[in-house]
Amino acid sequence: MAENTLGTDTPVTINVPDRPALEGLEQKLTSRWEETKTYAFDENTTREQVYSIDTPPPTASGSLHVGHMFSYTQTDVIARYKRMTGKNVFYPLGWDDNGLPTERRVQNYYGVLCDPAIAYDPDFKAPEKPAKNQRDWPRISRGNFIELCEELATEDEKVFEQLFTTLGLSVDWSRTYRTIDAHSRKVSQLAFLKDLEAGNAYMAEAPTMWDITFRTAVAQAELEDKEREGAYHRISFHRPDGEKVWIETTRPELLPACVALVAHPDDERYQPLFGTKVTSPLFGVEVEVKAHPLAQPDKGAGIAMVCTFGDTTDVTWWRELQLDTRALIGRDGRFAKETPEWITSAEGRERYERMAGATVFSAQKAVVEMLVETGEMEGEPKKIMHPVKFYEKGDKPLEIVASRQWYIRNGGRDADRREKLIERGREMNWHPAFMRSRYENWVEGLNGDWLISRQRFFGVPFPVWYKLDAEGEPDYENPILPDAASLPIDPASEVPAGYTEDQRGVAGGFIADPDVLDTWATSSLTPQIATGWGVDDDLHSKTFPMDLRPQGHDIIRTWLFSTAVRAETLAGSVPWHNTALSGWILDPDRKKMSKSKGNVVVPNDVLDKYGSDAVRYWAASARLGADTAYDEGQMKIGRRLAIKLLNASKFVLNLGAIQDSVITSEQQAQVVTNELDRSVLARLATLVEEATRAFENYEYARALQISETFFWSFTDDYVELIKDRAYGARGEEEQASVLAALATTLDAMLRLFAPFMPFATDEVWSWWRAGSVHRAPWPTAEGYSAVVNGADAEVLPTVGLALGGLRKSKSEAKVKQRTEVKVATITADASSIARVRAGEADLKAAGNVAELNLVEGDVDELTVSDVELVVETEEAK
RNA sequence: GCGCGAUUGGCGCAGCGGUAGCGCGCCACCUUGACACGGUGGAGGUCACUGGUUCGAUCCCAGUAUCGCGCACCA
Repeated sequence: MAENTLGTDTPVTINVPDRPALEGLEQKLTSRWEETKTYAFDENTTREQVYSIDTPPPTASGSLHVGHMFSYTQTDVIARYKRMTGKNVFYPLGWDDNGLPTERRVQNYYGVLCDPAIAYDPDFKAPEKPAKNQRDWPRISRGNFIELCEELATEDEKVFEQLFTTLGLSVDWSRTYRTIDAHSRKVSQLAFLKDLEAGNAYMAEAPTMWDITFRTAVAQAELEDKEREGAYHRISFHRPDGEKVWIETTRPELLPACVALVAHPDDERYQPLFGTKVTSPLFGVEVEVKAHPLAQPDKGAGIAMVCTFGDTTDVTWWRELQLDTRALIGRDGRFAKETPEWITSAEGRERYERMAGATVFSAQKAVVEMLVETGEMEGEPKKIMHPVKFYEKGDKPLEIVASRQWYIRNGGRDADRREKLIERGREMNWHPAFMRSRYENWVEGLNGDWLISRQRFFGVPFPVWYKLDAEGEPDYENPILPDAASLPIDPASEVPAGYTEDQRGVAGGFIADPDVLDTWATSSLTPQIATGWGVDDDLHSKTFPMDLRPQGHDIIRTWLFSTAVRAETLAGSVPWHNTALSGWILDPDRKKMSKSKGNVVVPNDVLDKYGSDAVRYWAASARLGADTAYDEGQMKIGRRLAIKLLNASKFVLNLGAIQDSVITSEQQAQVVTNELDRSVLARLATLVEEATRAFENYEYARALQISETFFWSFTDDYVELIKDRAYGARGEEEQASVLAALATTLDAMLRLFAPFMPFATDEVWSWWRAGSVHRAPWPTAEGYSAVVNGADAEVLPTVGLALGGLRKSKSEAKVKQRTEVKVATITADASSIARVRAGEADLKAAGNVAELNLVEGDVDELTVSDVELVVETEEAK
């Protein structure tokens, strides 16, 4: 197209308010956008036209945070840009209401407990008020619990949606999902069944990281190290000849669970012992001394006690050395009540009874007391600080418990898949690029497959039953699976084909898998959920793999990685082509802002105070991946810019700068003849080119910054220079030239700023254009090619420099800027003088200069000198 | 231990081989007919440090320091 990128709308009635203001724009425009479906996705489309966004589903039960405004705005800016470049933007939003936070919130809000064993009650009504005592809370079925969750989430979501629309997110609100709704459950279960069928999901009995508070297994990605005080206890094992073997341990309570001692194969101190047996202190259990390269000679005594299971290294040794299993800590975090059969001596059994049923803490106390009694511990325990593994939401150290769990192959035990996933990571464009190394670090450090089963009640249940044999034992090898068409199902209340409800739990009958899928196992499917995988093949094929995944860098190892895993197993592709990592909001002390620190700012207050465009300006000023201090100062600047945009637009439009928006660059070239005017358009063309390039690289902050810089020079210099001419002081042709340049520039500025400040720009747009700026095309440099051809972009800044010199003289003389200059001299090199000459008439008008001497000289800088001011004296007045 | 990022005027940040930029704050001035929710001008930095490459380094390379983050280890 040879047009000037001004869109295809004919001018509408000019209607510029006398006193434009930001106040009220949010409400006015959001309802207009909703009425006209400005941001609706058009299903009648091709894949090439679509730009699809895998928006992070916020935890609806969580609190609103300025961080939400920050990262969601950054995505929205990109979405708006893409829409203006002609993309059919697929921009849905989900709500994450699947998982522990929602479970706890629903429990406490209604005063109910979920019990999957209970049948669904269609007449259930939640208690009006939660009973005071948790023991009195009614137990309800999973189905009823999910309904309550949806009910409550609906309320929570309204608050979020209100915030997000006020903020101006151009989300297609007709396309929302919840991670616990029937559609998401269906996709989640279907994906699980597909993964199971393809061998990507499997069940295994294995040592598992276990949170004793939540009574559930947790995955590697949910672990967090915390520094905790511990103590080395120096304890002696006994050789057959009576010699002592000293070991050091931080967990003496695990002595009865000891299965071996391990030292490094090259450690000469212990080489003679390898293969021999020693007996444990207190309990007199025989264990073998083994060699393994993971044992560190310089750590502790150089020889370690292996227990089932004290830490992950124990698990490695246990597996690789094929040691016995003598697990004692149960799912409640207590030692087994029964004295284990491997402790045979009467003394040993007696001693175990002193710790049977005890918590880890009490058991340790008991063991230490006994060791002191028997003299098998040397000296006092040596206190140390050491990292201990915690569930990220838990406050007690994790234990390792053997249990039957579901896993998904994620490369943790499979080098080929690991390689494949790293390769997929390299197929994605990371913004910023360096974030990819975090992904690779994580993938390379995986130490096992992804544990997806959770021993919770609320969540997406595994769509699996097991046959019970004649003894009532479940057959885990041959699970009964539902038909895909029946999904979603709840196996706890639904019956597999060919069975009846009265066979549940009965020998020869069946049982349901009791577990639910980890919340990440569903969240990892947001691209599939959002694009209608398995439900709407047409939509899916036009939107997947998605174009963009925005998210925080703190959940690369969880959300980003798990999504990559599922796309690989289910589609054999990347889930998206671009991933944009937002930074964190830091408080002014440069700590991550969080609720617990009590430094949280309420988003709605901020929006009220500064306006949405201003808040967006703050968010969009930060690059992707950059942690950013919460700074209301930046919002003030954004507000100032938005107001300036309104006022400058009002001025330009009131001058009559309102050319037809379908005028071509060629036609414009006929009109815009003044060199200063051509100069500003030449600069505009460069700006458009650079801003577009920045956006294409996801550097929206740069696009904003250069647009802003241009805009201020436009208002401060150009607009000031041309006022006289624009009023017609130098004839119609000169006036026509400047008015066309003004209209063109204003039109472009509105488009350039539209992604950042959707309210102010669309408001101005409505004063003189039809439709919404958000559906107007993004400007292109080609749109200005003819009018800019041969123009000298340096005229404006050079004349601006001269104007600055005149202003400085007046400022230093402490007189009004309007003060008349009788005469002034401008000295500069030949080309600069030529440029000043091109704008001389405007310069004289703007500086109120009667006579200007332009002097060519061999100088580096343009200078303004010999300024003679006409100073009004009191008498003259 | 491995890896990533940051270090630029009081503060917040750009920039990136060719004589240091922006905004806030500060100082002085100006109610000029788009805007006082404004305008004009000004002061303020040996670009963390040490080497190297180069005609030339804030920018490239190597190393050091400090801060932040990720991963791993964790007897």
